[in-house]
Amino acid sequence: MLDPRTLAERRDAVAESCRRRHVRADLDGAIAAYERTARLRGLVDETNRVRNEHQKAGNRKMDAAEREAHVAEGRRLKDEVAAREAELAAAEAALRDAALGLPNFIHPEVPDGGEDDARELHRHGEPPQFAFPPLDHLALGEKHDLFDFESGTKVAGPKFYYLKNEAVLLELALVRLASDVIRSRGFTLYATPDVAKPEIVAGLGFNPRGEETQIYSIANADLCLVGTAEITLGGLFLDRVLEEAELPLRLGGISHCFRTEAGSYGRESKGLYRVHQFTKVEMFCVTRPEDSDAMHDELLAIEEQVFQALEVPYRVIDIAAGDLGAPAYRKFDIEAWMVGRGESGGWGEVTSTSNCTDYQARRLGARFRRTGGKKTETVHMLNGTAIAVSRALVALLENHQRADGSIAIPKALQPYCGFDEIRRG
RNA sequence: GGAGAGGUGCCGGAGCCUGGUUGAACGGGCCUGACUCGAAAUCAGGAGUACCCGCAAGGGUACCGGGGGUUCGAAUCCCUCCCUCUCCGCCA
Repeated sequence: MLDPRTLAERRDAVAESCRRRHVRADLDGAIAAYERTARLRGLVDETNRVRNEHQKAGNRKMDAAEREAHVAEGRRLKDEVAAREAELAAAEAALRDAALGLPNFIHPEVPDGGEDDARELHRHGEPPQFAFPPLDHLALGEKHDLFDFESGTKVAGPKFYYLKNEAVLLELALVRLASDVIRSRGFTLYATPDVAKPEIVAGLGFNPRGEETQIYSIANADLCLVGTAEITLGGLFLDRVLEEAELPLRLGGISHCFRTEAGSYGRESKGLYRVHQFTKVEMFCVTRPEDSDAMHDELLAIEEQVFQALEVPYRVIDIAAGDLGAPAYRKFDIEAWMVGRGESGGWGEVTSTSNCTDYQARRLGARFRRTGGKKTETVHMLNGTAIAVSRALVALLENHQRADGSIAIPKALQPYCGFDEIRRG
């Protein structure tokens, strides 16, 4: 959520953000709603002041007639306050709705356009040249008995799966590798709940309900399955005031991630690439406003470090304005080479890191106080993928397959999984 | 799941029976000043959060787990929800 108080003075920037994101929002309605709430707030305060004075005056002996008049006036003031408060509550609700419709600002370097207009920042490694027809991860998985999609569908439904054999150990190894990398970078590790209350989910800018929601709700409890540990890590800061000296905070969260993938049918969705559940190690950072851009670079560098350790070729892209989620000020994705994508291989998203500036933090009430200062300021929040197991697995298997059908395990991963190749028979 | 006890400011802890001058005693911690070469101890002050008005000084409003009710007036009375603790049962 943007700061409603500064909407009017930053009107142009907000309008620009809406235009570039192709978001239709009633900006002037939001500005008007803010002015209306501010006015009504003053009115309620003033009415309360009068009422309080009247109440204080009632604390003394009075004769019957005087008491009766006093009580009558007290009732009248009470009704007046109630009426104005109701008006204020309605105005505040309208303001909240209007404000929630407004997306975050956009970093000046974010490219224009939509999904296909991301700017490629750089590449690492080259797509492998196979001297044999390479298999996609589904075929490799079948060959080596690594997945069971059929049973996943039977037991839990489509887009659920079982990992088997080496794939299970690879999941554990990937989680462990990523955990070690971020721990060495100063992150505090958390294993978080896999569920969260709807208001927390919403506070992070995810829509917990409705047709388009990516979020599963639990039928007999007021809870959602988390789509990412960003939700549970961010929830840690609900209504918190941090000290400047504590910042920046670097948290790493291991969780399962659940996504309905509503509306994604027909998209590239073979095998493990787009599934309803996967395991992820997520990075989450809280910074002073002036530090968030640098932290964003740091998160990207860590993501690259992980994929370099996995010896997977990748490229880094700067997501275009029209493809940015509402909370994101800027977003970098790493896309790894995947031979199974398209006709002859293609880039597939494996990590994503966003600088959400104060957009999530304001809604959560996450603030900090400068050393020696008195006022609180809203912190900045960022998130990034240390490892998303399902997609990393796709990239890993497809890039490291060998002519004899076996799959090599990159050196950095071997100590974690305990084998240096996958080979059957 | 059963029984009981609680949720008050940075912390501890009064107040609730007997509603008003209690934004909240008292103690600890914290900050400022005095004393000191410094420190400790002592003494004197000051510190909540949010929003609104104001250049500022300052002023106003709300908040004693959340929501609702009674009352001219609620931290105090009533209802409801949530949470914590202790004991019992159950279980990985």
